[in-house]
Amino acid sequence: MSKSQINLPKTAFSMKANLPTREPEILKLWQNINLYDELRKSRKGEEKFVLHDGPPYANGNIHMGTALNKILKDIIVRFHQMDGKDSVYVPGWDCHGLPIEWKIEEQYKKNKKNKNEVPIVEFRKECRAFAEKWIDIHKVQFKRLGVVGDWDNYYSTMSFDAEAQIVRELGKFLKEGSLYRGFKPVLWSTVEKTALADAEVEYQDHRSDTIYASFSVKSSNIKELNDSEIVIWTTTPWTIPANKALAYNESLDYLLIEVNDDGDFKNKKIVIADALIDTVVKDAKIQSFKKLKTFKGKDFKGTICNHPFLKLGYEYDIPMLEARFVTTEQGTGIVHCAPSHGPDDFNLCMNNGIKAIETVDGDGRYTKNVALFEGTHIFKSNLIVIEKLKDQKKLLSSGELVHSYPHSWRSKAPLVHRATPQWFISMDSHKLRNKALKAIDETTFYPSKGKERLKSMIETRPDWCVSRQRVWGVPLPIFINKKTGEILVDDEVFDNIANIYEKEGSDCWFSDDPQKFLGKKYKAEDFEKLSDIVEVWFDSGSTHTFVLEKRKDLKWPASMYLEGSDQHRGWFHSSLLESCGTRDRAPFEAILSHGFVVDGKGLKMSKSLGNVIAPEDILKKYGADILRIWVASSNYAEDLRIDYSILDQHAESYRKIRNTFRYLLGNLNDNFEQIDLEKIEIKNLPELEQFMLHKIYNLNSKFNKYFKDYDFHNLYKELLNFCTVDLSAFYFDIRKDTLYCDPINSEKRKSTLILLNVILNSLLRWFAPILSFTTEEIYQLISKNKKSIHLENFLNFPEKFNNSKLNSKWEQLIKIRDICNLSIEQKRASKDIGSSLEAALIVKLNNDNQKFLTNIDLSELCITSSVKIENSDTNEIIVETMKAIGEKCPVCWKISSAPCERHKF
RNA sequence: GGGCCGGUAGCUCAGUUGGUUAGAGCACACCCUUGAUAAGGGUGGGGUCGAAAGUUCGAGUCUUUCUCGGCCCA
Repeated sequence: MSKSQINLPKTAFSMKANLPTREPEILKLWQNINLYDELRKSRKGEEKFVLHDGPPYANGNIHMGTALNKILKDIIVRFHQMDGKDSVYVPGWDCHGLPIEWKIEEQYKKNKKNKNEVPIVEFRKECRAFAEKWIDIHKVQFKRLGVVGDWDNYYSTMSFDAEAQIVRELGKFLKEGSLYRGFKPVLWSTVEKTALADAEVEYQDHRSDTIYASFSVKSSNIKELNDSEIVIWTTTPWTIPANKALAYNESLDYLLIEVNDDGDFKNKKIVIADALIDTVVKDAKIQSFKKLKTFKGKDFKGTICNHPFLKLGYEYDIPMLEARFVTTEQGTGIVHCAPSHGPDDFNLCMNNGIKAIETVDGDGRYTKNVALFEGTHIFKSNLIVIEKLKDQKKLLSSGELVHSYPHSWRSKAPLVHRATPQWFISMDSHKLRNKALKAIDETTFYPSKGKERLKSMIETRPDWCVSRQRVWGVPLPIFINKKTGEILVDDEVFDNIANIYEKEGSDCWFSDDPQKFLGKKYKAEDFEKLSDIVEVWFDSGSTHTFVLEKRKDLKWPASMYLEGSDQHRGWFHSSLLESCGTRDRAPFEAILSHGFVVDGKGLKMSKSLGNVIAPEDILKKYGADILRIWVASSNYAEDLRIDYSILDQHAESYRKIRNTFRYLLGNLNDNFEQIDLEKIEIKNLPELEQFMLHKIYNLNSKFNKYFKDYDFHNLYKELLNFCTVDLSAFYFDIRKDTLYCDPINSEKRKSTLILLNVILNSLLRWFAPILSFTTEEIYQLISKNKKSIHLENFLNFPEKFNNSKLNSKWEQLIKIRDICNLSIEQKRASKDIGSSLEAALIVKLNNDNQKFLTNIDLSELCITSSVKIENSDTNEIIVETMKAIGEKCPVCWKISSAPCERHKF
């Protein structure tokens, strides 16, 4: 009988979420209502927010890092959309490059097919098909995470218009003159006459000739060094003719010694690192020597040497340069540098203005650039070099060494580093570096430390090498005049090539008559057509040109680029350079970078550690909304930890949130009413409701502040705390009595319902960008005609909700409530009472504290049957809990000696 | 090996310009409730702030070294 008198909650919203099966249904709904198109329509003409998607590589299943990245992007895109902007997201893919070539070659190997017998165009078609396959797979996986975007009109770096635009962009650098031909060492096989990628190299033992050779000091700030010899050690004597510099480490100690032994070095002074003196003395069989001086590496600064072949015509300065790669593991602590024959050497020399030149041709023979050795094969040169060093009295000692050395995995032939013609974009010839640094200053970074990271990279990076000797990519659109050796720079030709690519793609570069690209103005026989391709970072660095600029629904520059922190050297970097080189500013207004996904202990995920979690596993076990909570609640400025115990905890929080919604829906009986916030007559509401409106106002202010800073983990924490602390443990608990036991038409109950509607509406929108599935599930339940929660805006809360005076009063009341709870708990522990309704409180307050109780029913706040206020002299609040005496009302369960006022029979 | 970033309760995070016994939510323990019920309420126990040294009247907060971890480079 009593049950029929009370209004118990009733809702179709189940306590159990069952996200893994429910979410795909919501995805179908979004598809059916064309959510993406609706989103665009709903914000037509509004300010745009464009988060430009950094294209993932179209290869292999997504991992946690990709999932994190896409979810974070989606959360931000949705936030801006609900903030009233036209927040457009166009996903894209990076498609060219070695890893895909690699996969296709692997397939060839399985099928015993020889890559060299397959026409390039055929091979490229297979690469294209491979990338297309993975784009399709990725699309399904990304959508499942809840990511909303223009999936039907995605962009890719291999689309014809992209390939065409990449040519146009390169044309700009060529025309400007900042794209130049230089030489750079790559691993080269003189047998196959080709460059090899790192992955094509295997390391095997190899017997090398070793030498200790000496360079006489020409001038130095250390006066004792004049007329002394700097000793180096190398396993490639044939690179001595290509030597351009010596490298030392500024933090090492060096030693000047005088050799007393008979021979070429008798009474000569030589320099060696202190730590290596014993090995050198042993290797060179030095019997007797004298230590003259010890000094720090940094003192070498400014020292210039002569080439050991000075007298044979090698009349140029050999500067000594500071380099960290110099160690005391082997050798002498001073390293000889041939920029054409080693990456370290190349970079060091490049940074010091010494460019690599072509010293060795494709067959392995010295070019005309190397005096005395032109035409000699490098593998036959060691002995000649050793002989000449000996003649010049510059050979301290020679020997042999068996060590691990790179070999071609096909021919098994030993490889060499050989400077090959490459194409570079100069960092400084047209002030690209300065432009980029200025652009960084004009960019907002989240977190701010990203700015310094990118800046220091740009400050020190060498020229950008944009050519690759591969086939799966955009061909470098370069013709070289056979007679003059000049690069053909003509807009008409670039445009012609671009227009051809736009129609048929870039495959034709490799198959069609070169005349097709040159047009009528030039004769094909006068030109050499390059067969290099553009490195893929230039591809992705150009996405802003063929996506942001080309599409009418987007804008240039992008509002934001958002990627993992490794992209400071990747996409952020290449996009910045490409854009500054062609458009004098960054293609983004802001950069948000996030850390890496690591396991629960902070270790990186790896197969060998067995700590890898795949997004798929999480979706199956928890659902996307839990994963989205994990993203929102983690601090992306650092690395993000994840394991099943962490996910379990977030799943618990999710339940709390879900039950908060369930309470709201239940007490509203799923009859949501949209309340006009401006029209709420605040003064007619009970104080508790006024206080809750203030809380909502306050929370919204924090929400906006955190959103502005993209500080989602604090934002989520505020929302969660509101659900647990302010709603579940406070407001909901107190108002159960009113909702269940007051008459339907009572003013107090109606006021409560107003609040429930407002809270439901607010929470739904606040949570929508994060819990995009669950909020949609609720929205579908309560809004009969409208399409999707994601088409709504955040609410504006009227200033009149803000009431700090009321807030301070209620903070005091909550303090009194806490003290009451402590007192009740004592009686509960002593088994005198159970439920708080079995308690009758006596609260002793002085006059000041009693003022807080004006218009307040403390028994309602404390959920007790009664509260008796007594006067006290002290500021201390004293609460005594008595067992309530009398009859328990069968309806509201309050105990009193008099019949229940509200529920008389 | 180098550069950069980071290490606050079991977990996710707060800790303003160095200043009283270091906070929140979750988890955990105990109790209550059985009209949010595979829910809800109350109370409580957990950190000396990665380690050490230093500066200071005083350091989680500044300096140095070490250690562990991550990213990039070699």
